[in-house]
Amino acid sequence: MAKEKPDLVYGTLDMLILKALQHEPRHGLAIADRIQQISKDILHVEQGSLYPALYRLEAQGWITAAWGVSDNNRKARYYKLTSAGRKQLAAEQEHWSRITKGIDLVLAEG
Amino acid sequence: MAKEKPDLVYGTLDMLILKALQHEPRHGLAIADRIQQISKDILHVEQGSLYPALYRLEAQGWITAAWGVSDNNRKARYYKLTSAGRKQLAAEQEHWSRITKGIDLVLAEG
DNA sequence: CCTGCAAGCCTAGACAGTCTTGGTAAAGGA
DNA sequence: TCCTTTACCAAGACTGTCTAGGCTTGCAGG
Repeated sequence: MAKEKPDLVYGTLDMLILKALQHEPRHGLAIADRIQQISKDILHVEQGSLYPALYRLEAQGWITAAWGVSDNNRKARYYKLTSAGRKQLAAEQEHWSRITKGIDLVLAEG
Repeated sequence: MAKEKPDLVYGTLDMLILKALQHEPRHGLAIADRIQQISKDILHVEQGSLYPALYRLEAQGWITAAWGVSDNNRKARYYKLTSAGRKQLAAEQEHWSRITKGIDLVLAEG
């Protein structure tokens, strides 16, 4: 389980969270779990990164939060994508694909 | 020329610089210019990011520096990749492709 | 010759996002 | 009753980028 490098690319967490909420509302830890699972354990979201990100997104109006009860019968805060959040997600994906294209050009060495 | 988002992905600059030095030594501004050109103007490296990054890389032993004279007949500091730098570049590319694979998995939404 | 501009290097401080480390509360099983 | 797990939360350190400045020097224009 050696980890020499970060589990995340700085600046992508917001996008990943929005994406994880695309189909259905989830609570905090479930979002982190989902990102980890879908990425086949490549990505890992620390709680200390997760919650600040959620507040950020909520403050921007991209997600809304409501208390509910988790599958394990614990109280949990469920986050839901707003329509502004969907727009934001689209914009971030666009930006991501643009920048990675630039990086790949350099790495392919023209 | 609207720029709402960063010109760089946080944490990739070191890799890009190493890559730009892969074939031949270059001086600072030439490195930034090359990254910008090869990426077709998608990426842009600010000087305030560039020089700190160069010192970092030099301190790690991944590049070495020597004063020389540029094409424009100005004194300039030429940076050269060391063999440790080549290893580092390979490692960073490996890490980059791994993480982007993870992100792409999430974005493709499994 | 003098002036101005561009090339090239450099630094300090602000800032943003992540990570580390700590904590709380409550459900459920032993 | 106690322990573990789930779930949320906060403070501070840290790292890397950006903003905004500044310095020197070669060369072109007048």
